[in-house]
Amino acid sequence: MSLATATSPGSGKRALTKKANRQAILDAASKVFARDGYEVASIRDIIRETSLASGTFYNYFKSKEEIFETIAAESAKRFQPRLKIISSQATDLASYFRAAYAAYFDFLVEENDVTISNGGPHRAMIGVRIDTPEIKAISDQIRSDIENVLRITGPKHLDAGYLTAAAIGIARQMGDLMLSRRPLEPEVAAAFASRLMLAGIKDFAKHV
Amino acid sequence: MSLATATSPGSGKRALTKKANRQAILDAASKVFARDGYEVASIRDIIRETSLASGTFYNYFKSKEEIFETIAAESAKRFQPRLKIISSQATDLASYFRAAYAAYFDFLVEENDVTISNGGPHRAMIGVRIDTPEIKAISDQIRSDIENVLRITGPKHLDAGYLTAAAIGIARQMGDLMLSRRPLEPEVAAAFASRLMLAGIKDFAKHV
DNA sequence: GCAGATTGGTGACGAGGCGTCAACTTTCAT
DNA sequence: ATGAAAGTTGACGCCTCGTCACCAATCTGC
Repeated sequence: MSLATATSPGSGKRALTKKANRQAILDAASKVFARDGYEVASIRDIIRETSLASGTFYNYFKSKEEIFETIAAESAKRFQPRLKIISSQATDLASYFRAAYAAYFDFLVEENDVTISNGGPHRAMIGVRIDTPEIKAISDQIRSDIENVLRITGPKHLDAGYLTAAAIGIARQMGDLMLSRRPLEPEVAAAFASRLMLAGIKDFAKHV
Repeated sequence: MSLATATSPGSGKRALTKKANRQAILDAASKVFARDGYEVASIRDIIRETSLASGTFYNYFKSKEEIFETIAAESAKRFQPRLKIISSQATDLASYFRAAYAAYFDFLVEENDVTISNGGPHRAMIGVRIDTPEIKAISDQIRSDIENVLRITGPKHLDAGYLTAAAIGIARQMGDLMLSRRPLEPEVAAAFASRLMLAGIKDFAKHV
């Protein structure tokens, strides 16, 4: 072939197994994290679930932390488009919060067994809190959504940072609780959370 | 001495060094956790900061997790009495939430450098979330406070579990944000958080 | 105060994880 | 077909883990 070969980066056998190996490691990691918990799991545990050698892990990920973040980031990436749609369709605060919370709690239920469910048999007490770029991006988008929608509907001098923090804090903590209850009722949680936020914002609108 | 010796459990030299050793290990752990972050810190790192041998650690704590929880529990124990006072003095929701949030955010500011500030030089991305008995106790007390005060002032069929989760979620997330801002303004955050919660509850009171 | 009992500190040990790297195998390009 | 490049392998040295036999300091009863 002449220069600028037609082969896209992924057609050759080389690139193919590379992709497969990476995915195998990611799958193994998800499995092990879910089974043993993040704390307990070791890189060796992960690589043992594949047919690869220990050294190979380090060709793809720097550390246990990095592979965890990658998994979290991919999860966040799956959520982001839903939020985008909601933010583009929402016209006012009420519709935005209602839809966003519903989307998030539904997402939690969906990913519940796939995502890291802390506390397998070894039930680590110390949980995980991630701050990947993607999760930051989601947080940022929510803030910008809130700012945008406040600019139109809401009161002027409302601290969007705190409001975003509150919205996310509610989502996190209520999400945990929602998942621990049977039956799973993401809609109920979403109704509760959005109502709480909306009432608060309306109140802020009233007197400065 | 006759039976039932007058020596309280702490007078003898034996018990004295025991107490000192335990405290030395706790102090070293606080220091190392703050310096290196919980993830990176090892039991050896901790014990190396004392004049004790590695085996001695295990006479006092089972694991890194346990000593961390002990530290967290002691911190929670320092907070609990403040909350108790607030809950005994508060007559309605407004005064309770306002005071409770203020107490919590003040507490955060106070303990900020003492408590584990995640992310030293090695800035671990994965944070810590603790569930010691004491922290559970605080959470439970808040729930019971909310239930009590709802029984008097608030709407009947409001989900106290979700409301507590929301209150705590707001406190956690806003607390992080508050600490990252300069100047530190715990009162501003407390005003914001309590107003948000109160408005929400009032709204729930209106229509079922 | 002495002797025996007890408590608790010590540090070496085996097991196992960590990240690295030289040797090797497989694919790619010509 | 052949040399270059990429990627895999597993053994290696270092480290931490939790344990345990040993020992020294303290306590107890006389």
